[in-house]
Formats: sequence, structure tokens, C-alpha cells
Amino acid sequence: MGSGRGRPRKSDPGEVLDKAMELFWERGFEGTSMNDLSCATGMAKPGLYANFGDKEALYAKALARYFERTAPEFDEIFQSPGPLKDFLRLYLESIAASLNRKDCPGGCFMVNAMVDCASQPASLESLGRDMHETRRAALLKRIREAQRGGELPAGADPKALTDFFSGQSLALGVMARSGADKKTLQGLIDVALTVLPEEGMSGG
Amino acid sequence: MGSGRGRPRKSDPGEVLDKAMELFWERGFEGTSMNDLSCATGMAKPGLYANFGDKEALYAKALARYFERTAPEFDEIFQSPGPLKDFLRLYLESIAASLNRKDCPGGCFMVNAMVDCASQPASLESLGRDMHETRRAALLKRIREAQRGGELPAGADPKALTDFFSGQSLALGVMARSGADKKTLQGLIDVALTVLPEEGMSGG
DNA sequence: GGAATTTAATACCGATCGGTAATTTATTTT
DNA sequence: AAAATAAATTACCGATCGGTATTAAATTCC
Repeated sequence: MGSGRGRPRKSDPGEVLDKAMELFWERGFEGTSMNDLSCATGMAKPGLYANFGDKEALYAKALARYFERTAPEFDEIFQSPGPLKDFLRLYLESIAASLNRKDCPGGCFMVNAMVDCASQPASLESLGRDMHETRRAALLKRIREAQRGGELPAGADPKALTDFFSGQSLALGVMARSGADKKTLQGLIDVALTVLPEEGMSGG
Repeated sequence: MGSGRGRPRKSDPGEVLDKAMELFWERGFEGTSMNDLSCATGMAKPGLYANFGDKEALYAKALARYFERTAPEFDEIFQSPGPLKDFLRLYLESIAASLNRKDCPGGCFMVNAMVDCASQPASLESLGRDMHETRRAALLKRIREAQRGGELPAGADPKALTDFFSGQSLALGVMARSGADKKTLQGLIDVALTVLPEEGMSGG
């Protein structure tokens, strides 16, 4: 009846990875022990090692899962056809919204992974950085398109704008992790968007 | 000849605390062991406990020392008499400069302490938050004064502006920790400052 | 010089860490 | 039913953690 030959699995590895993601997200790499993970997921320690490798590999897979889970909403926003300012508002507000959800235990997992480099192997630090860089690259592409389309002054610096808005997502992540409420995040977003020219004034 | 009666000290507690500050700053709370601290400072473990209390107390004192060390430059900037925009440029650029100094091991210690809450006692997390809040309060005061002085439109929201610029310091801290170069930080600052009206145009 | 005192240095404590070997249980195949 | 296989379970490993008891060394007061 089962799929394989031996004893049937007690826990679904996918659900285990989801739970591991939540724990690492909330408590970080050093703050989460393999015993914690075993208790929270219901999968005994040898099972964790057999299914995911060592702690570092499990963390990497959990972080990758976070990236994949947030990717669809991210991609949808990036393919929205409206003007740049609407897109950036949508982008930052979706980040702020995700940071205040009940099932979001502590800020942005990627930001945490970038800053938590204090107490985690270097490979994991660069992993978080690479993921952030991926999103930053998509942002730069979108901003360059907007400039070609006349939405930005010819003198504007797309890379600087990209670093700026990419930086806003970092600021939101830190503020959310330190307990900022939704209104505070929204205030930052509203101010940040004023660096762009008013909509409709395409030519300068 | 000495100051007390017993065996003379081998290490100056002040210098020990400085070294401990650097280590905690670079590696975080969990990432720094008492053995590490003992080796790096030259003070044996029992000496550390006798002089500073347990690990949590030592970290708190190291973080407080960081705050005190950065306070003079901070205060000087806040008392500069120029227009708001010059002040904010000076403020953010001094943060960026401090983050790229050779003796700055990893971003901003306060920001790290706020985000590292994953793997450190809750009291230390709120300690970093309180320090950040202190600076934010000074920022708010300065921005309100500027608004009263007509440097900002009457409709501007000082609290939102404060959260925004306070957030920029967080973004700078994370970017610096993840390896951003000086040019990138400067680009973010230049863009961020454009949220303010042009200098000299005081009335609306 | 000897008692008192303050520090340094060593060794050690129980607990927990990441990781694994050995065994037991449950299922499929022959 | 017996062999084979895969997973769960238990117990355990050496290393390191934060923290401390104990002993040795260096100084000052009498």
C-alpha cells in the first residue's frame, strides 16, 4: 500500500522542512538546536540528518524554501504593468504586510540571515546575501525599464535608486523584527516614495 | 607603590572592556564565548566574572560602551547650527563613514544587537532597541525644530520623517555588515536626502 | 620576616551542543 | 512464514558551553 518497502514514514519531509524554516526564521542558526528541531517537527534527529544532511544544509534548505515561498507574490508584483511608483509602493507594502502577518515570527528571514552572520557559517551568510542580490537585480531591471520609458529623468541614477529601495526592504525587515507596528512601516514607505517624481509628469 | 594592597592587576579593565566590545560587535552574543573573550583580552575567565559579572552583563556593558563612544560625534552633529538637510547629510554620512572604518569589524553594533535577538537574551535585545530609540528621539526633536523654523512644509509629518531617516541608519548598518562599499552607501544617502525640499526654498 | 589581601592561573563542574552507532519496529517482497 | 528493507527510537560520543571552586603568586601592612 505504501510507496516503498520499509517502515512507513511518520512525518512528511515537506512539513518537517516548513516547521524547520519557522524555527530558524524565529530563532536564527545558533539559537535553534537540532534537539529543538527534532521536538518541533516530530522527526527524530537521525531522521533529520538522513533527510536533510547536517545542520548547515538543513538551514540552507529552509532559507531556500522561504525564498521560493515568497517568490510567486514577488514575481506577480514585478510583472504588474503600472507605472514605476505604483509598482514600488506595491513592492514595499507587500513586504511590510508580510512582516506583520501572524505566521511571520520575526522580520524577514533573508534579512535576518544577512545580519546574523555573527553566529553562523560564512556559507550561510553569503547564501542570504545572494538571495537578496537576486531581488535587487530584478529591481534594477525594472527601474531601468522605467527610465527607458521616460518615467524617470534622464539624469537619474538607476543603480543608486535600486540600492535605495533595496535598502528600504532591509530597513523594514529590521524595524519589523524590533517590534515596529504597521503604521510606522507605512510611514517610512510613504516618505521613501517621495524620492520619485510625481506620477504623470513623464517629461522634464 | 600600587594602588591597593594585593597582587597588581595584569590587565586594565577598561582595555579589557574595549576588546570585549570589539569581539561581541564582530561575532555577536552567541558567537562569542567566554573563552574567546578570555584569550582575546588576556584576562582569565574568573577575572572577567569578578570584574563584569556574567556574560549577559559583560555584553550589556560592552554595548553601553559602544553607545558612549559614538555619542560625542553624534552630539556634535546634532548641535551643528546649519539647515536640516545639511544636518541629515552629515548625520547619515558620519554613520556610513564609521561603518567603513578599519576598526569597525561588522556594521553597527546597535543594529546588530537589535537584529541578533534570535540568539541572545531578551533583555539585550531591548537594550539595543532602547539605545536606537534614544537616537531616534533626538532626531525627532531636531526635525520638529526645523519644521517650526519653516524648513519643512507645514503639512510634513515629523514622525514619519523621523522613522524614515532612522530607518536609513538601519539600512546602512545592514548593508555595511553584508559588505557594501562606500559608494553604495553614499548613493543611498544621496537618494534618501531628496525626500526633503530643496534648501533655500523655505516658504511654500 | 610574617600575616593579610588581592589578583592570576589551573582545573574542574553539569549541561548542552552537533552528530552517530546500534537496535527496534513496521512494512514489502519472495 | 522468512528474508529484506527502510524508518523510528534509544542511547551515546567527544567537544564546547557558561560558570566556579581551588590553589598559586604577588603585593602591602604590621
